[in-house]
Amino acid sequence: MKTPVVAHPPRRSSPAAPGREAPAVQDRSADAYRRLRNEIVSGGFHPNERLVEADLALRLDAGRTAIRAALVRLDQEGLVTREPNRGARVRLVSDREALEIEEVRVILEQLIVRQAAQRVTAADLRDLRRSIVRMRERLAQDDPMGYSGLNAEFHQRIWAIADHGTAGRLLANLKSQSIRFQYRTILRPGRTASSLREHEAIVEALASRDSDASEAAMRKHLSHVVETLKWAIDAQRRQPIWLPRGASSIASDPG
Amino acid sequence: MKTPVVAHPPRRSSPAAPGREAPAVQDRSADAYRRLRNEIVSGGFHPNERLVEADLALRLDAGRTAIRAALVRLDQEGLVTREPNRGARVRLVSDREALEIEEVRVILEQLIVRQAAQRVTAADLRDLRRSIVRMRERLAQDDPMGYSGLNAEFHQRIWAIADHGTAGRLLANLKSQSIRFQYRTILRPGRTASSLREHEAIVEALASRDSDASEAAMRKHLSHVVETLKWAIDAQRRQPIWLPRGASSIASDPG
DNA sequence: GTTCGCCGGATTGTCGACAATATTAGGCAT
DNA sequence: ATGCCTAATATTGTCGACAATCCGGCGAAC
Repeated sequence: MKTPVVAHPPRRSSPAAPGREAPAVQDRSADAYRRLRNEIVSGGFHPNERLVEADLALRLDAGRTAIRAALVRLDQEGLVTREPNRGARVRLVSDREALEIEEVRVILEQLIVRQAAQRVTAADLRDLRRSIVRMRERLAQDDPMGYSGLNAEFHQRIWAIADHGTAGRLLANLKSQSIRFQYRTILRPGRTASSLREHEAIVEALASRDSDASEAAMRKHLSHVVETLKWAIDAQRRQPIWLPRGASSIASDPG
Repeated sequence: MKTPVVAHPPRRSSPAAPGREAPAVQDRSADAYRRLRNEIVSGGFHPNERLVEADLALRLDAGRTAIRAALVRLDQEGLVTREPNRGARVRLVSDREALEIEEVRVILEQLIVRQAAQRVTAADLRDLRRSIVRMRERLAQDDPMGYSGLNAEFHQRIWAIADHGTAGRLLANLKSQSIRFQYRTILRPGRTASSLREHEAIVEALASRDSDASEAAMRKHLSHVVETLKWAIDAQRRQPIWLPRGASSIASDPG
């Protein structure tokens, strides 16, 4: 125990080999976390379903210790709730909360797109336009699910351009919490087509490197998203629908 | 093991006794978390200091298990970083990150004050004005530290009025991450006086229940806060306050 | 003198067992 | 049948021990 009183400087900045990413030979804990998280956000559990540690350990082929750590993380992340001595369940986000989350998302995306407008490169624009093309294909094939996935990717691309770590982290987190609502919003007739047009407008605004215009385009887009969310909540109040287990993984990376 | 396939409804809504809050006879884990968190945000550790589990267990009189859980939580919360097999250290937020955090805080506070303007009650306004009075006292006594505490309380009061759980949680989290920078900003000469005037403007805008005016007042206030933060960062770059040795490697933004 | 490999101490990661607590089931009186 | 008390079970919380890994020093080879 010779812990120095002064602060340690960071030991090594990067592990040399540029090709490898994360070998992680012994990291059952992080792995269990990733897989459990994925199962939750992709709808592998019912809302409010109990998460028994022993069961999960069996199901994910991990020790109870790893599961426990994963649950703690997911709790802090807002994906599950843990009551002392009573275990964990997947957190059910209420309608009101979903709207709150979307409100926050709106302003964060505005902040981000504004910053992206000042940093966007020609290569970035090329990628964005490619995304648009692929979305147009999905629209033509009448594949709203596929479109939804590309939509998430589109927004994430903008986060990457903005390079705003803090806002990006928060957005990814919020998104995963409210992902359950996303399935319903894409069912609105005609929504996909107008969404595509709005995305195009965002790209054009970014191309002009005009922060104000970009923010305006994003705001317009997201105001429609909020509207659609309200519609979806209302529709589901009238006629609840249940989603199949293990729907396609639109999972966003925890970052 | 007869786990039902359908989702469980929440078992009990409230535990009857309205007077009690959280007895928690057996919750060493949460307790360790609270205390460790407190020590970190109140500056009980140096930035980037190593957090050895065994030491903390001794220091906080808790088992290593509890410490471990607490570290996982604090990691997810952004207060410590944990590298596999290399332990945890208190996270050092870079200058750039501090500005990012403040950017996000600005827009979240705007969202919140806007909502607060629509919900504020007469009692709330009375409380806010009391806060102002106390702040004025501190200013008169030339007690910037005490003022800073009241300042935090003032903003939290507004969060409570807005009753926006999501935004409030995020703000609390961000605040704790950047708390280390706060004590430098209050050192700027004359800042306290103008801060007080800006707070008064916010209260008056809230009193008129005008969302736009409230947001504008808040924006004006926070723009000055950002400006002060930039000044503080710059000042500390010219003349570092603590940082005993090897400071240059830690002080600059690693990425 | 430098680089490499190996060893020993320090620290983290994981497992199994057990204690603490909650939840269910059963019995019994009403 | 209903409600209450107690036993049995299910599940979580904690501890201790051990394996895995990292860190630093030391000596040999070049």
